[in-house]
Order: sequence, then structure tokens, then C-alpha cells
Amino acid sequence: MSLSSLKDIAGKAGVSTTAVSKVLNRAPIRIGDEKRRLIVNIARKFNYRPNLIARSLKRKKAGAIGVVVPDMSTLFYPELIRLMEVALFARGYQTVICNSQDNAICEKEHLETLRSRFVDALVIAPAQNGANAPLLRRIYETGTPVLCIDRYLPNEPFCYVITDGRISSRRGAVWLIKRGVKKMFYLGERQRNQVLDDRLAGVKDAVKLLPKDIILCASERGEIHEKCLDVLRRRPQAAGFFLESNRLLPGLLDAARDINLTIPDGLPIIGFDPPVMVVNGAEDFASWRMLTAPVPVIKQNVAGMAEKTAKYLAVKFAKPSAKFSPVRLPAEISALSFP
Amino acid sequence: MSLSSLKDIAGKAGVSTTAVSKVLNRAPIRIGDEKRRLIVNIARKFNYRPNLIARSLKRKKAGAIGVVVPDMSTLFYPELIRLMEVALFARGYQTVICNSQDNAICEKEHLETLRSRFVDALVIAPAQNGANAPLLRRIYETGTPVLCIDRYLPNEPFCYVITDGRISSRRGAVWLIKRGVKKMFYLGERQRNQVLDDRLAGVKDAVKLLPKDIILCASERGEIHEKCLDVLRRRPQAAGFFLESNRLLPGLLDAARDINLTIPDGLPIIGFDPPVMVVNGAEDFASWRMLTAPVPVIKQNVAGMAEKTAKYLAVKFAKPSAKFSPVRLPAEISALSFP
DNA sequence: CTGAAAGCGCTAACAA
DNA sequence: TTGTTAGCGCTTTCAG
Repeated sequence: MSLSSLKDIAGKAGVSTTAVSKVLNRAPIRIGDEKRRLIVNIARKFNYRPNLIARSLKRKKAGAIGVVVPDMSTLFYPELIRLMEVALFARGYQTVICNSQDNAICEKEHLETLRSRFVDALVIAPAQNGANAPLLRRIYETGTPVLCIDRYLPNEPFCYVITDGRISSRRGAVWLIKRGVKKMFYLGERQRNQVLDDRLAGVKDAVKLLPKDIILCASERGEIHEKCLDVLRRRPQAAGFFLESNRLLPGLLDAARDINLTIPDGLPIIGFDPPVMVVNGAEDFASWRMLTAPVPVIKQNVAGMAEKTAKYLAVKFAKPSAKFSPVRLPAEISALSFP
Repeated sequence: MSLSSLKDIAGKAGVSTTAVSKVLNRAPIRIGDEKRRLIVNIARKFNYRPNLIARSLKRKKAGAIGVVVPDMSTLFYPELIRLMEVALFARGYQTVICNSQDNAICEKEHLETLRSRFVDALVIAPAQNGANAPLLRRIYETGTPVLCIDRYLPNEPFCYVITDGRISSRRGAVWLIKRGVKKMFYLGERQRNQVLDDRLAGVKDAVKLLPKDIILCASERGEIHEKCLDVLRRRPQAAGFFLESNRLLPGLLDAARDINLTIPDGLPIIGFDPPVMVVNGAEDFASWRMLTAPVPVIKQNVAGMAEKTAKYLAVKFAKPSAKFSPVRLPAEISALSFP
């Protein structure tokens, strides 16, 4: 049973395609009541669905939005994308999902394709610190709303919805200080970007950090382990760790295990995002057992971000000229979780 | 800068749109070499990209596939969808993602929309045990490949890629037996479906289960806690637990904590999928501390599923008449992890 | 009120 | 080897 077209319906109803189109689109029309009812009935009977491709071609909008993230399976992206998708589908939009793999070339390919598809908006966590900013700007300037999420490009015109890394970090640092930490170490990623720098800045807002208190590692567990062990061995009284991301936690726990240091009793810590716990064998498990009480995590407000994103799009769709200020949501400090 | 069309390019090159179309589509053509070069150059210069909407309308294929799952942020869906997306984009397809929320009405809406979009294939984990099977069948019969993942519909014609719940369960049960379990309890969800029933059947293949050894709960933590406590209190020597899903693990741990029973020393367990650990407060944490050594989990082969799925689609696209047998991948038993 | 007709940008059959 | 032309299914003037 193939899909029936407008023309089919018009034929069966003995009216013009125009009439059918108007009735079915609830256009502000003047069409006889009986004719209208007839059309509606036949359309329903044949389960008429407009060909969205043809409609898009005519209207020059796809009824779809593009979402481009480095890796949709990490961090809070799955949840964020899900919430967006549900909110947008309720408004008649479907969601095309793209993994840029944090690679500008791949991202470019996706962006070009999405543009050729005339998606109605672009939601993006830009790869490689904005390598495709010029292309994004071009898309933006043709009238397609572009919204950055999670990451942002300070010198570009597009709006963004992100976690306020600076304020959130400061709060985290203050939390540690209140718990009695007198000497703070900052454990972060070697590969920097705007978002991570904001987090570092936030901690600096709260405490003085000497260069040697800032431990930057590639996110390779062994290296983190080593560097942390070094620091832990000669740590002063009342030391504490601020983790730029809890991706780094397993390495720190490895080090703690080496010197039989329990956390948080022996070493208060706090870090961004729920850690991912993967246990391969007994050693790993022993590392995780160094956690002897719940520790706080700085958790990004995913639902808030999704809500703001959906709202931005809804408003933009209704009134393209609407102006928006960027949204920086503070993260919340909550108990340890491994979701 | 708006996008240039075939006609624009044809105009600038002083040739027909046909020529441009043919050259740019690498059709098996007979066109002069200089003309071809000219066209290619101009197209490149103006960064020509075909309007995919127009192309789709003509070709009646969208260059996109639809993925419909109950909740794209849970289980292994994020990873699975990501792998599929990457593989398919490399072959020129984008991915439209849909959350059915395990709700047939919502799923139907999505399916109808995807159909009106003429997606080239449908990958779906059907909601509510196949409530939309008739619609799916209609779509399938119009020639759109339909592939079930994770869940399947035994009496429908579509191919599927799933975990072999029966074999995997049996292996899990055997694993417990080898570890010395003489008396097995099965902890499962009250709400049954084909996939879960397969798991139960697998355990029954390995051991005799009396009705009272099968504990079925709503996935509400308090209920699991209570029922498990009951069973644990009067458990025989060498008892062990098989968890139909590690979603149920927190409740079991709560019960273990009540009677100060450590796991796995005091009670060997095994269960499907990595558990999600969320710690809200000290009590929760204490429950998790009842795990005193790594426990095995039955982990689904996500990469394998993604690979099979991508392959199925690739072959179907190349040769729509190709026949496929359903794929049932055994899960692997590996150490505890909380990803 | 109503319908005929002109496209949207692309492809493909058919002429030339 | 090339170009003309007729649509794909829908929306939207613009005459009737």
C-alpha cells in the first residue's frame, strides 16, 4: 500500500489539490463546510500523510534540526539530546544526530550536508575549539539559527547554552575549603580549551594556586596515577584535590591506593561530572574501594540546558528576529554518582 | 551567501543542467573532457552542493535512516547509535533519531513521519512488545528495510540483531554454578516481554528453578529491597542470585546491607548489563560497599550489534533483495563495571 | 469561494 | 555527445 498523495485525495473527493492542501493545512481559508468535511474524511480514510520531502522543497524548511556533537555517547549528551528530541518532536521537528568525533573535517562534512538538507536549526558543540566557525557563521547568516551547547566560541555571534564553569568551579573550591582544605591541588587535562580554562579560572577565584599546584595530564590513566602519586606523597596537612573532570578520578584513586590513602577522609576531593567506573580486575576494584564515603560531584544541569535549548529554538522558530542572551547555567554540587 | 543551484552552475558554465548533473554525479557519461573540467571547476569554485531535498523528491530516497528506540540515553543505545551513525555517515547517510518513550502512540507518530520523509531504512527497538507491528509491516512491504535491534518480534518478517538472551543467561547461570552456587534465585522484572522471558528460559536451561525461586518485582527499589530481604533471610547454604538486569542490583544491595551480607563472598551474583550506581547519601553508599570484590556482569556485545546492523543496512542498500538471517549475539561475561 | 497553473531543484527519458 | 523537457508532490499566487 503506497502512500496517497494530495492528488489522489483530490481525485477521490472530486476537488482540486489546492482545496485539499488548504483544508489539510488548516490555512485561513474560505471553503465550503461540506466540501471541507468531505476532504477531511477522505484524507483520514486513506490515512493521508503529506510527503514531507515535497513540502520541504517548496517551503525550504525541513521540519528537522541538526545536532552535532563530538560524541553523542559521552557525558550528558545522551540525556541532553533525548530531552531536546522529545521537546522538539512535540513541536513538529525531528532530529538529525551527527557525531563529529571532535574532528573539524568530519564536522564540516556534516554541517554541509545538514545545510543541503535545509535543517531549520543547528545545535552544536563545536569541534576543535571552533575550527569550523567560518562555515557556521555563513550558515548562521543565511538565517538558520545556530546554538552552541556545552562549548562556546567567544568571538562568534551565535548564542550558546553552557554550564558556567567559572562560577561552578568556584563553588566547588569553596565547598572544599569549608570542609577544611587548606591546600588545594588542581588536577586537569593537558589539552586546554575555553571550557576547561573557565573551570581553572573559577578555582583561582577562590584560592591562590601556584603553578606547581596545577597538575595537567593527558587523560591517560597511567600518567595521572604517576603525577598524583608524586603530589600525594609530599602533600601538606589538610590537602584537597579539585578535579577538572572526574574522567581523571580513576588515576587519582590508583595513586591513593598505592599509599593506602582513603578518600574523602584522608583527602577531600571534588570534581566535575559523574565519574565513570569501570572495573577490570581486582586492582581496579581496590582503587575504587579507596572511596570510603560519598564524595561530592559538580553536576551540570542537563535538564536546564535542554530546557533552555528547546526554548531558544521554539522562540526562534516563532520569531526569527528574537534576540537571546547566552545562557550560563551554574552546576550543582551533589553526592557521588556513577550514572 | 545563498547556495548555488545546478542551474546557476549550468548558467555560468554555459552548458545544460543535465550536463552538470551528470558530471557531478559521476554518471556513466559521455561528455567532453574540457567541458567536464570546466563544470567541475565552476562547481568547486562556487562550492556547489546539491539540494538534498530536491534530490530526495526525485529519487524517492532521503539519504537518511530512522532510528527509533524507547530511550536513547539508556542501556547501550548511545554507544550503539553512535557506532551506527559513524558507519552510515561514511556511506552517505545521516541518522534521524527518535525516542518512542516505549509508548506505542508516540512511536507511531515517529514512524509515520519517518515514512513521509522516505527514510531509506528503519532501525527500531519496538515499543510495547510490538504494538505497531502492523504499521511496521506496511512500511516493510513498501520496500523500506526494517531492522529490529535489542528487541524482536517473533512473528514478524523483519530481520533483527539482538543479544541471545537465552544462551547468555545459561552461561551466566553456569558461571555461578561453577563458583559453587547450589541454590539459585532469579531476580527479574514483573513486566515481562520476549527479551526478558528468553533470559529466564536460559537460566532454566541450566538449573531447575522452582516458582518460588523466581522473584519478580516492579523496578521500584523499595519493593526489590523488601522481597530480596525476605529471600536472603531464609536462604540455604551456597545460595546465589541471578539478576535479569542489573537495574535491580541497588535493591538487592540494600537488602544485603540490612543483614550485613557481603557480595560476592557471602552471596555470589551475576546479572545483565553494567549497573548504574547513583549514590544519594550515606545509606546508599553503604549499600554499594557491600560489594567487596568485583562481580561478573553479562555484557551485551554492543560493538558487534552495531557492526551487524551497519552491515545489514549496507548490504540492503546495495542489493535490496538480499536475504538475511536474524543475528543473535551471545553476551560476554566480564568484570563489574559502571559505565 | 474555488481551481488552474507556475514553480521549488533535481533527475532521467528522449530527442537532436 | 549534448540539450530539451517532463515531472517528483506540494504550496501559493492569481484568475475565475
